[in-house]
Amino acid sequence: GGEPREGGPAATGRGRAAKAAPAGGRRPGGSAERGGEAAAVPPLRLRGVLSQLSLGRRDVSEASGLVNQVVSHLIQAIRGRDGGFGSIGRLGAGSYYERVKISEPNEFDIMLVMPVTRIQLDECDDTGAYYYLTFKRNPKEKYLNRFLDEDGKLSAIKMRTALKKIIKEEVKNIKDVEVTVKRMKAGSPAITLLIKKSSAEISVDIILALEVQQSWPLSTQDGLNIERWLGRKVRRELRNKPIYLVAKQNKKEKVLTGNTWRLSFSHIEKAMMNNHGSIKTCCETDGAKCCRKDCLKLLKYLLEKLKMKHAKELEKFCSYHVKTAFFHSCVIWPNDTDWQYENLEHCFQNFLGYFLRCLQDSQLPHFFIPQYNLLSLDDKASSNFLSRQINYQLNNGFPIFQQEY
DNA sequence: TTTGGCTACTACAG
DNA sequence: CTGTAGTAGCCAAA
Repeated sequence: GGEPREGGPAATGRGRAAKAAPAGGRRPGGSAERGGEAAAVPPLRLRGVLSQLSLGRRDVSEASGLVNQVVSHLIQAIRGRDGGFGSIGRLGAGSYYERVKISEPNEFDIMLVMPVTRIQLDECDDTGAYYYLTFKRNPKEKYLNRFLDEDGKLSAIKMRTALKKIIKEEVKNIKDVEVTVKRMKAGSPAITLLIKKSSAEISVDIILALEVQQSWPLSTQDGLNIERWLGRKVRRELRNKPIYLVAKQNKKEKVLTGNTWRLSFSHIEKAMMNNHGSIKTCCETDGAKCCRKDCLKLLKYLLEKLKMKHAKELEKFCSYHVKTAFFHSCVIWPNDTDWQYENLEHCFQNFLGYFLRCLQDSQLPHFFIPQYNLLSLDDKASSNFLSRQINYQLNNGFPIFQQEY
């Protein structure tokens, strides 16, 4: 386990120098500090990288305009039809809405939320994340009857298929925007839309989620260990929020019915991300600024870059691994003073160090479901590979941040 | 009851 | 600093 360490490289002034000047062959193979001169350089570098990762205003404006137009249209249409999705609502999720999206606003996650009352969750394996859903009595929501399978289980496949059918028909009716529906990836909870933009494409993941206002299942009991970071009260408040279930197939299902649902904590993740300080005023205009989100963005970027370079070897890794490690790090280093804006380098190194230990131990517990390990031992080779790549980058001043692909 | 519009607020880019 | 997007809470119209 990591101890919070104080201090760090002598804090220099703000990294005002903006655009990352490529670190032209500085201290090859050197360690973090070497003399007073070297200590002054890294802050400028990571701040420079970060400034390149921030989303441009014009891009955001254009992208959000298109996405909102398309999503509003779809929700109207879905509600209007008698397809069983009458009371659907919208919830922005994922990195764009958590304000940690990097590089371009080209990926959006939208949850379409269906309120449901009184549902029974039955674990379908030992992860504690996947469930079969049945109704204790006839659902109050009669229209859900059409999505029950022969065992009386609520069928994720039937619901997702029905929703996709509506969406496929309806995207044709959206004026002035070119939208296509991607072929569904097996087992993925998302229906992916592609919106043609002037230059590039925006992908919008539409995720059907059931919202159930009932206590969280047993597997989450020891998760969300945020007491030392956000406090007991906040934990209790968060656990009073509803649970969400997304239509996600469990590949390890014993009898393949395809009708499994997976817990989703997107709403809680978003709440924590947007209220991430141990002190309430963290990052507010009159409060102290921290570098938590910056560290998260940097590791996301590092993984993205490495995945571009080693697609095959790193296919098992996704940004959720990074996000999960991030939340654990927030618990390990719970104080805002552990993440001072001026100490970005040091904080990022600590964060990376924790992530490396996870890889080495093949141990990254789901933040809300501790028994669910996101780094299976079967993927030990991948973990070792990623661990070596990150170590190399760490020891060489992150050359990959400067490389183009 | 549900909905959508209005307002006030925050985060963030520039 | 200003301007924009997202969000929550409130209220009135459908």
